Amino acid sequence: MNYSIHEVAEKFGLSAHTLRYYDKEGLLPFISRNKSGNRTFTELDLNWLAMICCLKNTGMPIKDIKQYSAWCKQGIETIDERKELLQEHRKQVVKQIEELQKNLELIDSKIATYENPELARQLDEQLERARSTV
Amino acid sequence: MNYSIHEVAEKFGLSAHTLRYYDKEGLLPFISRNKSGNRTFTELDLNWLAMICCLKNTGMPIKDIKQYSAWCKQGIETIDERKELLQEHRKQVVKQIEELQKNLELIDSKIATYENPELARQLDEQLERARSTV
DNA sequence: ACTTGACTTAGAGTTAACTCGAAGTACTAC
DNA sequence: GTAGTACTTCGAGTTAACTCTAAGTCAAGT
Repeated sequence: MNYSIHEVAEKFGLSAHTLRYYDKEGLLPFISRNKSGNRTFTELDLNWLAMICCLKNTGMPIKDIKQYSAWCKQGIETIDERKELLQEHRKQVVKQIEELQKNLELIDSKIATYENPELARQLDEQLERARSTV
Repeated sequence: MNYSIHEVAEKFGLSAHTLRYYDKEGLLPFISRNKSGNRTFTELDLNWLAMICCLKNTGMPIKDIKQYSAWCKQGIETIDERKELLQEHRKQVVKQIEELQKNLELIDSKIATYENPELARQLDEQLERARSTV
């Protein structure tokens, strides 16, 4: 069972434009074409694309994903490079999660002040006072 | 104790260019100037900037942060709007964290295959075979 | 045969968020 | 008073990641 570019776009919440862009940028080096020259995606290609989207959604730049794709295409002699790239990226993702959690706390504390109208009013006044005394 | 734009930039890991850009975009509506016309940041301004950076680093677009800033400047009559904006944004942040954690699992499983050379070799071969049979 | 619709390419245009450069002003040290 | 440094504004330039347009191909349906 193969999929057209629009079916895949639908499945992944991307546009066909974006998929062609990824292909052009070298992120989809495995995608085959049918006799008309149209891209056809296999189940295996969907797995591949899922990995690409995972990297993209965790903030890896297109050019790094391209490097990763190139290494995969090259074969088993690049497994060390791929492993190192993913391990480095993993650290970045863990850091992102930690920072988001820290920022979430700040957002929550701000919402808490808004839940307490008296407190919020005081904070606003404090800002106001700070302004007028500079 | 007041701070110059470069001191603040240093503190926050931003450039003075970026801070001026934020000011121009309306993200720093409270910043005062000294008699020379230079921006001076108070401790209170640093708290404000920390909140702005928090929103920015959790993916809120500049234009939304600008709206939030405008509401803060307007005063206590906009507390409901601010609260709603932050609550909505909070949901987005929680979603981001969840997605990152899900993606982290996929990255970890991929790294795991690379830790196991035999498995990695098989996966590479599988891709290869898929290619040659289309 | 001809229309329709889905695909193709190359390349131009868009958007957000900076990032920089030029020209000017103001305080500071000699 | 003038050289140097740190700031100012305005507006142009950059970058990443799309997003779209135009012109064309191909296969199916009537």
